[in-house]
Amino acid sequence: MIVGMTTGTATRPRTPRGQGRARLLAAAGDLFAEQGVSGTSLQSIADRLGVTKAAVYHQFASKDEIVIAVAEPVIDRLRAIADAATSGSAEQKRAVVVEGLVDLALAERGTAAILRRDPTMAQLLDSHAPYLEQIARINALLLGPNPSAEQRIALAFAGGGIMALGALPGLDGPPEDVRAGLVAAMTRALTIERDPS
Amino acid sequence: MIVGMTTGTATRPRTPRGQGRARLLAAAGDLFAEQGVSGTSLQSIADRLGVTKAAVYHQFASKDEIVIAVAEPVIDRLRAIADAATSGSAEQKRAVVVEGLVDLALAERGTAAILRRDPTMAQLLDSHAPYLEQIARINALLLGPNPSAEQRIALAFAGGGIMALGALPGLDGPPEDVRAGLVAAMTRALTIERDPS
DNA sequence: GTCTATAGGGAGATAGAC
DNA sequence: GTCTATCTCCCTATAGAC
Repeated sequence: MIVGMTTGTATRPRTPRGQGRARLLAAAGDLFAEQGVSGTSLQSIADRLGVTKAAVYHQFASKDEIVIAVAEPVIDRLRAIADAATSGSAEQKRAVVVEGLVDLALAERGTAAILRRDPTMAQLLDSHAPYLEQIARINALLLGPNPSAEQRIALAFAGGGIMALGALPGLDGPPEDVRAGLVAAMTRALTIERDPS
Repeated sequence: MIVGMTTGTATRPRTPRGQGRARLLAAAGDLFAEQGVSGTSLQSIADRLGVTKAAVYHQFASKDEIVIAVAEPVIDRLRAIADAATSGSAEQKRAVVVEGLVDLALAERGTAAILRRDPTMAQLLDSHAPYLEQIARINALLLGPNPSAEQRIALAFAGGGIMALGALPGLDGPPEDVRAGLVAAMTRALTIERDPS
């Protein structure tokens, strides 16, 4: 789909196989999660990799570029989640999305949480169309057709909760149980019972 | 290059009884919420107040002191919430806490969210006994006696959700409806139905 | 209480050698 | 791809005048 290797690579500052790039992004993501984006200097990223700042600037033109690149895999997963919810009833689609978001939050706890928690990241993503697009798709799937105000409020609550899994108590135990518990909690939060009138 | 209005009006004539301090903390809290703690310089706080950095240092010895001072009113409210849940059944206590947290999140949306979202703030509070104490009380009240693993997981989800109310859709509308919707959503998330065996 | 001035260091970013 | 060296700017914090 999105491959740009057809043209010549004479002076392109990209790592062949992109291994140095991946290593850098992993280190940056960890540091962003620990100290926030603003609290993380390029020097500290370079230190963790055992190189100098100039080596970092060889792969990324600016700090903002690193921040966006860290967010990209998460955005890709959001897109995959929305893509997976194409068939079935509104309830079935919602179940697929809820499970996908829980898996995402658990797989990249820390890194995934940055997207919603970090102010710098949030400001950058606010003008990053690919992110906004996937969030809109996810929200639409979770809300279903003709959402009520109450449903929108429940979404605001649940959307924050799933990504804010930090150093909170109770996330130990068998991964399957944790996953099932989170899916159940988020589903409950989003499920508004009809008033039997 | 000093830029600004030197009109010398009566807008800020004198500061009786720590009013300057309160003004400073309000400005700092707003900026922390917008840009994060690390992303906010003492210069920008001073700019918003129309004074110089030195004037800020006259009231607080360090930036960390400001950060803690911004958190203190929120910690006080957490303490008040726990204090208010002293009588009644476990369910009644939990209802009081849920409503208190929703009111807190709505009253200081932005500022209250910093406590859970900002990495710098989190690191400072991690060794701030008063904060840890109130969080422990709140968690105990929400979990009730003999909490199951499932309940702990639901708490991790709900605790993050209530404080992470950011620029999400659906938080417009009558304040009473928003409050009721959030209370209902958080209560649902925390309510695990007994297995009818 | 507020100011000017400055110390001392770290930030992001660039140039050019190897 | 990585380095050394350097630029410029901003940061926290302090000293001392008014």
